[in-house]
Amino acid sequence: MSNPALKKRTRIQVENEDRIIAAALDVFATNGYRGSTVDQIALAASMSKANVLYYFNRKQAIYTAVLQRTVSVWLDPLDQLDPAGDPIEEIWRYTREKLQMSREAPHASRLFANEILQGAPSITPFLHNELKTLVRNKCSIIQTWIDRGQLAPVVPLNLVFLIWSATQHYADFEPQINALHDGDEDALFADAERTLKMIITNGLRPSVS
Amino acid sequence: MSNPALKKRTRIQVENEDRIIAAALDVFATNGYRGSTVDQIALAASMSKANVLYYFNRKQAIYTAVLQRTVSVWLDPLDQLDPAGDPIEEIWRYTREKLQMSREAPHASRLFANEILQGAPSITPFLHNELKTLVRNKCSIIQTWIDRGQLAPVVPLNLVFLIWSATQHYADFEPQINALHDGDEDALFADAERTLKMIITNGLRPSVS
DNA sequence: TCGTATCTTGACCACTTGGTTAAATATACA
DNA sequence: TGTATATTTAACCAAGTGGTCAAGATACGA
Repeated sequence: MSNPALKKRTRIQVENEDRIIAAALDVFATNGYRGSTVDQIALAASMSKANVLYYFNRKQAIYTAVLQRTVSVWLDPLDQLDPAGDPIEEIWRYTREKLQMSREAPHASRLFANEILQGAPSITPFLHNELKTLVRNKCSIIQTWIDRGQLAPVVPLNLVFLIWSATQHYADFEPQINALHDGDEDALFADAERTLKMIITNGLRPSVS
Repeated sequence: MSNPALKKRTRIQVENEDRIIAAALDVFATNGYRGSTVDQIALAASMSKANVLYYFNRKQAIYTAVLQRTVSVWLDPLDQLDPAGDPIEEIWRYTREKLQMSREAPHASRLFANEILQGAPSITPFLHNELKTLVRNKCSIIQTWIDRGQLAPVVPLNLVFLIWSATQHYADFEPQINALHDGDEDALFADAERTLKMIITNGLRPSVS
């Protein structure tokens, strides 16, 4: 009684599904779910619409697959926050990593932003389960640091929000940022890193008592 | 030779256009441009689709009107940054005001977020003109403060990005925030304010030299 | 009160889009 | 090599959507 879902997958199947998902990430990230058409995805994947729908019966199935795959990548260096490390260093390391991710995977960031903006119709369970558990754990680490006086008395969850927003902003609001920033991308991210580092590391340093 | 655009507008005209724009703000903010239908807007405004299109010939015209009107409200307490005031207080006041706006006008925030995420198709001129000028001016005020040693040496533009992102996040990512936060809205924003205040005011304090 | 200009909407149209189907073609493998 | 299976796509369909139109309803100044 083997699971039919486990039936072995053809070489071509794997290749094409990958191609479709990669194409769909681009398309969904820039147009949102409703703004994207199967035709666009097919075009981006260089195959016919009918063929795309041969691999994923419905548009929604493509979207879910993309989201699924992206989530698993995105699931956050937050994980690696080390309770034994130096608090400010740990948080700064995490922040820098998120900034890096925004730069290297802006599509993924925008995919999420779109999904959440539209009310998180497909990702709510993930938010309430995996993510909530992860965040709760990490917040209690941060709280411990605060209780020990190693960190300014912020509210951990809101600190996490600050880090997420400040870093993802560089992916999600790219057109605005490009309109206002004059230098090249390297300079932009160097400035971002410098500014975030200054504010976060200074901002989190506990006042001497 | 009176401008035909100035032809006086009926009471009903004004009322209905307002109703449509208010309804459209809701609809566009939660569904994005392509995700919204004229029918939805009509329903939200309690009139027929044909009537909506009697006042705004095209869907795009409704969108532009909404964006226009919202921009003019949004155009930012950044304006009021007082070069003569205490730098950290000024910046904190601005931050708090933005946070307040996110709470009170989340639809406006989401409308912009959607527009920028989709590549800012309708708002690019505004970004490059009014907004760029405003931001450039205010950044030079901040730079002056830094040069005088009243503020930690951050990059002004990136500080602005930090403030925008950290505050708008509470409107734009509401479903995620609700999933992760347990208390009520009052508590959430109180925590947000406390955390932002701590990090921004501490983070911007220049180190004694 | 009347007549005109404004307002309102049901019916309709053209086009887009998600999805189906049947038939042709390529692939794998005994 | 032959055949079953997997892949590909042109053609098609139904629903949804932006937008039009003509005809009736309503408001309002003279």
